[in-house]
Amino acid sequence: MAKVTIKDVAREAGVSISTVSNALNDVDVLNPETKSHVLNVAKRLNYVPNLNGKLLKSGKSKMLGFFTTSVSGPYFYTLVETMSRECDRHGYGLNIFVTKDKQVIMSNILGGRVDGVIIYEELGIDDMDIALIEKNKIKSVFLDREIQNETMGSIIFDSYVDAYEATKYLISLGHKKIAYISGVETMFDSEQRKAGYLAALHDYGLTADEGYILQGYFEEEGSYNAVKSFVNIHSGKLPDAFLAGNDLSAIGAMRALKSLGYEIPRDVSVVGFDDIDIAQYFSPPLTTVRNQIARQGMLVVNHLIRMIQKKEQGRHEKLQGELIVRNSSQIKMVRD
Amino acid sequence: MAKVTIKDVAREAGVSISTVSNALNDVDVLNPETKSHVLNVAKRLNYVPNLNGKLLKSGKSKMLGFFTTSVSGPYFYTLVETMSRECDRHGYGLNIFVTKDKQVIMSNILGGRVDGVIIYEELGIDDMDIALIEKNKIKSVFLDREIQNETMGSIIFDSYVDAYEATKYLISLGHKKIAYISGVETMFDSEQRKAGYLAALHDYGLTADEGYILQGYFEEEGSYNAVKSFVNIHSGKLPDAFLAGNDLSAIGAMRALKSLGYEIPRDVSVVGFDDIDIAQYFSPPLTTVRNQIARQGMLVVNHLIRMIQKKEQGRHEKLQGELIVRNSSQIKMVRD
DNA sequence: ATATACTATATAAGCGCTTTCATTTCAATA
DNA sequence: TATTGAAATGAAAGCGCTTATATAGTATAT
Repeated sequence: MAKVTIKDVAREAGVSISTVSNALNDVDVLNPETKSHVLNVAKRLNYVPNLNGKLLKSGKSKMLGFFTTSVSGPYFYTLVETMSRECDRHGYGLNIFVTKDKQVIMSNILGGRVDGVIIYEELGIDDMDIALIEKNKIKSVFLDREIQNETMGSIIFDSYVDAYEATKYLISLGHKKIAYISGVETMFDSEQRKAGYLAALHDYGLTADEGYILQGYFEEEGSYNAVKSFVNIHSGKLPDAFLAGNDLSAIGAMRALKSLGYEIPRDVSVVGFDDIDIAQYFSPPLTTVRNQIARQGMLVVNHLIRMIQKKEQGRHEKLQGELIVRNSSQIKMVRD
Repeated sequence: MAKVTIKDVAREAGVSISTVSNALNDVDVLNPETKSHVLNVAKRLNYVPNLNGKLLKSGKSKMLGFFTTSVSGPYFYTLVETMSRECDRHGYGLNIFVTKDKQVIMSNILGGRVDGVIIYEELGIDDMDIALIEKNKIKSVFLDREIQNETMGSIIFDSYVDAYEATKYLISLGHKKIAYISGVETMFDSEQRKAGYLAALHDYGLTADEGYILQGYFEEEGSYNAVKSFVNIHSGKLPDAFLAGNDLSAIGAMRALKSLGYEIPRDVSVVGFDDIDIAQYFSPPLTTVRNQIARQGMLVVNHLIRMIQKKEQGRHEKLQGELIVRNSSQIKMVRD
């Protein structure tokens, strides 16, 4: 049995294809009887419209595209869940494209398969691509960079301020020697957090020591190794606190410290970023900065849909994080 | 500036649109000079083919669709990563549709937007839908159910055997009273694991006690509560071991046990399923069954692409898990 | 010189759908 | 009775592309 098209339905129902189309799309010009008859026939034949034909003509897919190189990591959990729920709520579908192939990305963004695009792409998409997206009038919102552009939007985290606040918190506990465990330099968030950390140190009159910035690659293992070798190099002399660029790093750091016989937070405070699931169940439960991921997901979809439907222009929002104080940090103990 | 189409390129290059099409699609009939000239013009105009037009005509999208209600949870990490890498390798794109809306799902499966579909859908898609997918000759592979059907494939985990083996392992350590922490009854894996657990008990002459099956909802918190109230009901009398339906449950169980003052594995063994990231870093590191998720992702894509390209028929594969023995389980201590 | 076979390119049909506009029907009004 | 207009439906164009077929131009064989 071949695929049933609108023609088949028309023939079977004894009407023209435009009547079928009108019936299916709820265009209110038909005799109610005709309409329900057509709908019955369509159902009986198990007719499902071909989306390509539909889209080619109408240009409206009721689909949002999310372009990303990965959906791994705790961040995407919440983000994708919220976005898809929010899409559902507005009668849109969410279409995720996971690839690093810029060809594929651009061809799907510009190829007219979706009504609007959400882009999370640390690498790859450059200014020329962005110009091209803009020129094609594709509605778009970015999740990982600020766009200085009226036709596109961005909803990002204020990692700089968050790190500033977290550092300030550690300082307020009396810590003076604070180390930062960073990711790689191409990571926007890692760099923003480092900058915020440095700014806070500076503002509160503490000296920033280059040697206190460790390279943990935002991974458990990487951070574990970094901390171990740090302690080694400094012959056992610990900083007062570690500010880890993300929770995985914090967890790796704590594992290293525990394995070296230190107790947290008695001997050293540790603060992470992200508040991943496991953070609260860890021992000790981790003090960390929680991003408003769900809010980001909600906002990005709402914003994009408004841009599509109401021709609203691109807005740029920065979401503040919230410091969740648990047991991996405490007031500096004065030892004698 | 309006969207540039194949016509614009043709006009600008002074050739017909079929020549443009042939140049772009690398059809080897053109004079190399003509071809490169056309390609240059296309590039200069920033031409990107409209995928709907292309697809409508050709019927080939070089895209695979993955339909799921969620991408949350550690399982999807690996699965999606592997699938997308594997797609890339074969020149296909991966298109994830996250929704619970059956209308959306079916219309995208049957609407001709993708060349083949991968379906993970615990609920929603019923036998009628499956029949419809089959009738439309859509190539499909299922990840969460067995299909008894030659035109469709399935790559699933052998949860039954895995649980059987894990239970056998616990029995071999001398444990006799073994509790199972289950998810809800609609979860295929949870039920399969329960069945395997019960079968092993039976085969080794142990009695299965209805009261030893706890309801943890496959979540940390749920399992924590279930274990707490279990211990409460049994007035402190612990089983020899807990077999948790997944790692989150195992972690919740361990938290409950620790909070009640028990030590693991001295007082009770705990075994989980899935080997999530954190399992190895937990304290104590968790004994668990590792599924071949990456292998599943690889197989499903390869299989689907072979079905599409080589008209291969649907295969049905069951993937065996691997028991990873860590420190949350040990030989039964005989107390006096 | 004519027929034949290639080679390179253009023409045109049509994929499945929406949508504009024309047509038909029929009741209401002048 | 003729005119008008509203309501319901159909005809047809065309979205952007691929592809089968036609055509023209050139080289080779007879």
